[in-house]
Order: sequence, then C-alpha cells, then structure tokens
Amino acid sequence: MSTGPGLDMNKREQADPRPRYRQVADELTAQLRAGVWPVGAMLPTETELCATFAVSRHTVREALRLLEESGLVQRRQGSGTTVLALATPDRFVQDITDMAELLQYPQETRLTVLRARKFEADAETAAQIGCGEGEAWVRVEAIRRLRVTTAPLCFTTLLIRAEYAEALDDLGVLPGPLYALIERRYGIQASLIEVDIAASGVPPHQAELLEVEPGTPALLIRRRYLDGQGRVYEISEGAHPAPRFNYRATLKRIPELP
Amino acid sequence: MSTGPGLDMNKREQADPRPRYRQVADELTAQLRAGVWPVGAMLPTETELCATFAVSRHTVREALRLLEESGLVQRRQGSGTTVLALATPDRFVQDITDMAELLQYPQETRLTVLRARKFEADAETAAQIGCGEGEAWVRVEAIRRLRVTTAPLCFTTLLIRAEYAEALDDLGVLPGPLYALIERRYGIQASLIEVDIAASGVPPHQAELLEVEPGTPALLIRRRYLDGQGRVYEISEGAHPAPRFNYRATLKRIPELP
DNA sequence: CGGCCCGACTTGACCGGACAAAAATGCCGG
DNA sequence: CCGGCATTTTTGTCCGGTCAAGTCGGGCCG
Repeated sequence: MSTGPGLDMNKREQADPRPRYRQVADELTAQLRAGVWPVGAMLPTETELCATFAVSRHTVREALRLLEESGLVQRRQGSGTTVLALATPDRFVQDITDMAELLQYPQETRLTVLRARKFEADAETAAQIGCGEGEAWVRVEAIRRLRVTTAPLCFTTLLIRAEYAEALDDLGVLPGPLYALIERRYGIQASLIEVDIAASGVPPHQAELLEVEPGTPALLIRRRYLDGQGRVYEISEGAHPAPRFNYRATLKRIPELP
Repeated sequence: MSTGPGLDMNKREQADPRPRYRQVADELTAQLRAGVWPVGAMLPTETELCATFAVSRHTVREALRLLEESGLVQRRQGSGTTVLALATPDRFVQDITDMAELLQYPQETRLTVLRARKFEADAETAAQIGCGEGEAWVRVEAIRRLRVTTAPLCFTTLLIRAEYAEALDDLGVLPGPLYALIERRYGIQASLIEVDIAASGVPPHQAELLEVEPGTPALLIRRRYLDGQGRVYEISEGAHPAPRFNYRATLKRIPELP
C-alpha cells in the first residue's frame, strides 16, 4: 500500500535502486528534520512504524539501526526510541563553524574552550527541550558535539579521541564501545593511560616511554596538554593487558629523541 | 574537575549474556586471529557458516556485519567475504607505534611519510598474500592503515579525515560512505573542497572564505599542506548543495583574522 | 500512605523461508 | 582462441513469526 508520498518519490529506479530500509530511514530522517518529533521526544513504536510504512518489523529495525549509527536516535530496550538531535542543514553549518573556530585556537587551549562550550550547549539544549539543566537530557546536545561513537576502529579516530579524552570524560561520555571494538579487533584490552608530566619532573620533549606496572611496557602516543594552572598533561592510548580504567604512570627520561 | 566515578560506571557491562551473533563474531574473529584464513583469503559462504555454528543465516549475517564494521572482513555481493586484515595484538602494537612515529613528524611532512608508507605496505602485503604488487589486493593493507569507515558521523572524524584527504585519495579510498552519512544526517550533500593556495596568490593565513560558485558560500576548515614542490594546499570539508566530487576554488583575501 | 509485585508494553534476538541482484562460471558458436 | 550468453553461486533484502529481556505503571497488600 503506497501510502506515504515519501516512499513513492524514489527518483531514479535504475540509477538508485535503494534498499527499502534505507528509504524508511530517509523518510524518518526527513520527518525528524521537519520537526515532527522534537529533541528528546519518543518515536512511534516499531509496530506503529511497520503500519505507517507498510513494511515488516525487520525493515523498520534495520532503518532504526541506521539512524542510531548516524547518531540521530537512541534505542533502549523496553523503553523506546528517542530523538537525539535535530540534524538540519543549519545545524551542520553551525557544527562546521564551531569546529573550524575551535581549530583556530592553539592546541593547548582547546580543552578549555571545549569546557566552556559544554555549559553553553547545556543551557541551549535545556531551553530547547524545556527542562532543567540538571536533567539527564541536558547532556544530549553536549555529547552530540563530541560524540564517542561505536565507530569502526580507525587510528585517526583513536588518536583524536585520545586528544579529547579529558574533555569527553568531563562531558560524561565513556569510551566503552571504542574499547570493545579494540578488544574484538585485536583480541586485547586497551587502556587509557594518563601521565602527569609536571609531577614526574621530566620535560615532555625528553620523555618517551613509561611503565604502567613493573615489567609491563605500554606504548603511548604523545599528546601534551596544558591546563589553566600551567600543568602539562600527556594522555594517550596504549596497549596494556589489563581491565579498562585510567592508568597513572610516571615518565621515564630518555637520552635522545630523533 | 568533576572527577566522579569516571570510567567505573562503564564497568557494568562485565556480566554479559552475549547475543548469539556476537558469539559467532567473536569465534570468527578468534579463528581469523589464529590464522585459519590468511589475508586476502575468502571466508566460507554464509550457508556454510550457518552449518558450522548451527545458527540461522540471519545470525551469521549479523556477525559478519559486525566484523565488517570492525574492518576485519569485506563482503561483496555475488562474490563472497574476504579477509581484510589479521588483527593480532602484535599488529595493534605495530599500528600504534606507526601512528606514534607519524605524529613525531611535523604536520607538513606527514603526507609525504604516508605516501612512502603506502608503497612499503604494498610490497609487504604483496609478499604476505602472494600476488603481484599490481593486484587489487595489494591495496588492502594500505587502506587498512588509514581506513575511511562508514562510521557514525563525528566531527573529529570528519576533521581528521579531511586532514588526510589527499593521502586517502592517493590510496584509492573514496569518501562515499562518509558523504552518504552526512547526507542522511543533515539532509545536505557535502563536498570535498580543494584549494590551491599557491595558485590563488593569497597567503594561507590571510585566506578565510572561498566561493565554490558565485553566490554559493562554502564553509571550510582550515588545513594547510605542503607538498614536495613547495606548493601549499588547503583541503577541507564544507557544506555545499552539489553532487559529490572534488571542487576547485580560488581563495578570497580577508582583511583580518583573530 | 508507601513499598512491592505483577502484567502490559517495547525493544532485542533469532528462525526459516523467499526472492532479487551482482558476480563468477561454464558453455557454445564464431 | 576468444568473446558473448546463459547458468550457477553468493550475498542483499524482506517477510512473518516466536521468544527473551528490559522498562514502566498500576494495583495489591502491609
């Protein structure tokens, strides 16, 4: 039953024979964009969506999975599907502008900027969805701005996530899914290694290797930060055969660095 | 800072009554890691895997989807499923080391290093899978090192992908899936904008905005590169309502930059 | 009135089947 | 020998159903 006009508007059958669930996902995205459901609202149940689009539940679920991977909605078993973000073209321009502006700051001060942005986003989202800033929903928009995703593991993602690890921790975003992916892909458990270079007394440019535990080497990717108190931080992702939590370690001075 | 439980609350996923397809995916991953199938080999067909694990084809497909998202295998309709990478702990250490070494180079020379690495990886993979360097499979390992994934869109990913856009183009990796995600999420078509700053005559630090077409503004994220001939490139991702291909545009001089 | 339990509702996982689409394969005639 | 065509193989999509697991709210009982 071709009820929805959105389903009928597939333009070129021969050029774009899109799968059904992609059509459903696109139609849902369009409705999200049109403001049918505001941020924080709940989508119709999967059964209702089946009736709406005249497809089976499997197709609806596949479409919802695509939307969830895109970061548009969030599904919770037993509860329902909620709208995470209103992804409009204006929002895209705003996001790009924000990130472009962020890149203009020196590397050392970006974390400070991000922290300030977090509270702005909290207030903005609170006003948008009409609840107090202390509510759990307030964090949605802030999290969206620096979302740690269940992305396929690529090292650039890993690196950039390590770069903002501290800010992400402040925002309440946990790197669990990423670690799960590392575990599945490499068969090891990765750990977040945090080093207070200022406390170690070793200048960052002279520190190369650190030991998390005696006899347990841990590789690290050098990333240096400077907080407001002039303390230098080095946060990295490394390979370490231990459960996931933040490690603190002291630096080891090395003689030479090519 | 807010401290809090931090990563501790993430540990509630310790007791896991894992879904079946995750068990299948883990078992397949383990066999991949054990070297049952070498890089470039083809996995058993889905029907055979159904018989092997005594599950339905849907479960096998879900497991293969997980593996594909993790970058371990590649599926092609009509052909089969092939092994992309042997993801061992040693490989993880090697990858981390590679990226850490890459980060030690100045930003301007990283692309040159990546290009050199590409040919090394080509030769290495060719020897590993036993085929000529001209074969298509040679690119597999190189692609894996800087894989453009169909990741949920996060702007850090987008930024870092833009940073290596030129290298990724050299490696034959096309940013199609990423654009498709941008399109679904924001309802617009994003484009890769390439600017030859040297030809425009405008110094990079004085150039802020560019016009792809008359009257069509395109935001850009500043990323400057220097190739071997001393030419400065600026490659960025922007919002532009046009089909996906690389744009060339001239820079516009701006008076001031904070 | 408050805490607890049970049931309705919703998503998660899985099955067995069916057909479509793309690639590989083999056959055949030039 | 080789190019074109039909067949087979393999993955992609979709259906309708079943059961499990988590969430939420209302009613029961202390």
